[in-house]
Amino acid sequence: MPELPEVEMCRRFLAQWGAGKRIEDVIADDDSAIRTHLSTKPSDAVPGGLNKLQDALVGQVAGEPIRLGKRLGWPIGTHGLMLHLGMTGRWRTATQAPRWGRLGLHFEGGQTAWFIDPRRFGCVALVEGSQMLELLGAGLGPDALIEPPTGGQLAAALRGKRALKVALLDQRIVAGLGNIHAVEALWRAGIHPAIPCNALTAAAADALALAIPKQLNWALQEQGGDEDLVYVTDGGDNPFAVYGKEKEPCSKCGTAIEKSVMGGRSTFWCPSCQPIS
DNA sequence: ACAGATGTTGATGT
DNA sequence: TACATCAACATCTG
Repeated sequence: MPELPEVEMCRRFLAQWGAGKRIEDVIADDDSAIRTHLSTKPSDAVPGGLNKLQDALVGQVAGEPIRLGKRLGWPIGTHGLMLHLGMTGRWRTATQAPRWGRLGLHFEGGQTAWFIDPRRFGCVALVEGSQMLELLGAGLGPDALIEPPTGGQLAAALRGKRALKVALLDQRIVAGLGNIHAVEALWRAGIHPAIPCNALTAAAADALALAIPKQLNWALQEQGGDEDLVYVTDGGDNPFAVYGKEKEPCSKCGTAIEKSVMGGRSTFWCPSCQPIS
């Protein structure tokens, strides 16, 4: 379920469960989640990946995981374990292998952290520790929370005439935004999602630069240290301003929220708060 | 029952 | 260049 806030929460949990602890066992029924690099493709699975992971990690002490955008890198001994949650991935502790548990890291003291990923879009990849940071950042723009770009930097990166909202999903521009928070940040900034990047004014770029970390910090607070993630689907409660609110009144002005598909993803906006020009 | 949509992201094709 | 589409997969909703 991850955009940046969920990945950051995941990082904190992994640190809590594993940092400073020795790995006693690595468990997987099916090691197809273990890939040569962070890749959504099952064909990038490492042959005999489980054995390689065991050889590299068992007996080693885990460090503090690092997050860049939606990626995590976990230094363990002389290695690094890179993690991506894909679309439905999460990490939880469990004593037994949970349903869709793809990989378990058993730490000294009895705790096992499990990578649970029903749709298998997520993965892990073992790399040399000395290479981990570089690989983690490869192809990513500045992290939306760690080094939030200024309006000027955003405007410089947002070239061409593609729709602004589509560009915000491009991790090379800014790393960490996904569909929901891109849509919500645009609402906060009062900018229509469909405007071409090159139509973004300096003032709007400044507003967007402020709205992005504001949105992500809000989401992080909503997660509130609980393991449960804030999302629309279960329970029926929708904590967002426009996402999933087609035809509902805007919380600021009461105008009906509109929806269309942009870049293949559902996009929502308030036509009054987010005028096209 | 079935079609369509769901938090990601890369590879293709027009 | 920039688009849409598909491909990985499991589940839920209308």
